[in-house]
Amino acid sequence: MAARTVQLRGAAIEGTLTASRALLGVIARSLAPVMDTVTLPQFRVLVVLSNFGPLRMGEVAQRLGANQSSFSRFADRMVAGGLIARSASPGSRREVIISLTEDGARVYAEVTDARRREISRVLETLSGPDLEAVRTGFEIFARAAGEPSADETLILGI
Amino acid sequence: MAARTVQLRGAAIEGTLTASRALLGVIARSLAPVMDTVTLPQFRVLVVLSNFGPLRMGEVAQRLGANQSSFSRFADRMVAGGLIARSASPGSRREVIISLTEDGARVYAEVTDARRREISRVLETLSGPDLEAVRTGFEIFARAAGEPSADETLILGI
DNA sequence: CGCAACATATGTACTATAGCAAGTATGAAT
DNA sequence: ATTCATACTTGCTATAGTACATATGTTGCG
Repeated sequence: MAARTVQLRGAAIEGTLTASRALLGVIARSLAPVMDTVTLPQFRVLVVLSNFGPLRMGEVAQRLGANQSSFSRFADRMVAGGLIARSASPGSRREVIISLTEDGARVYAEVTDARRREISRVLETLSGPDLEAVRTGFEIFARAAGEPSADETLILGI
Repeated sequence: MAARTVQLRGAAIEGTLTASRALLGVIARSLAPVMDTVTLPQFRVLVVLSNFGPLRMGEVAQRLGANQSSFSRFADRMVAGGLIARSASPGSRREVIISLTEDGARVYAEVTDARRREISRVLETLSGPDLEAVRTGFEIFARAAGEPSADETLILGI
């Protein structure tokens, strides 16, 4: 490999690390306001239900890597908090479906909206060419990195 | 503002959101292996001590936004886990300094190294011009976003 | 010295998370 | 129909995190 490319790669890695810190700041700021309403593990459930729609208890437990019995009581708390609702499954009477309540959906939306707003606020300061550079760079990186699996992002609860 | 710039901004926001998800995947993957050794709150302490060096108990408690008395027992657990060590302050006998043990430093390094490796692995797949585009875009974004405050990134424990 | 301010630790208590074992109700299979 | 598997809940237990009030030791100051 050419020496120039190696150098470039080093600079790109450092730049990516710096940007990753900046993006973490964005994510953290968007998450902070709801952290007194939900815990991070609870937010994970909101993420799952937002992405996949209503699911069986066991299904969610599995996605979170949690014990079913643990999750049952975990769900109790979220139901008590008004974030999710249990309902009977139309298919089988032994299945219990959980879904977001309006409040739960609102909490999730609050975070994603805040994230979009935060990013927008940052990009607002940029000129046209800089904007274009950011868009291009991020798109290339995202394509190369690929979408993280649901399991992966859930590690952090986001 | 020109219509073209508005459009550009929208595309840049979406690109940034996608990249932020990709980066979250990177971060989550790098964090996962140590999550059976330390909890996320405990990892926050490792981050603080790595960034600032040995600190007084109260200093760390404050940075984490924790009650001093809570933090005392929290520290007990981390000492028991061999991640940090208490030591007498040279300046004052009522102060207690905590610092990373070798194990604690290793856990932190494991995560940051993994992060660097992950990013490097992604960038490896890119051609010279793409690399350059990524570096430029990320640098511009990072400069515009600014370094997140320590408090902010600690929300997520990172 | 004596007392206030400070730094940390302890007593106590509560919530969240989490797992194992056992129980209950339902569905499926022979 | 009886038996086995599935889906969920509950009893019990343990640990982590957190806070408030209080105790202990230390420092600085009048």
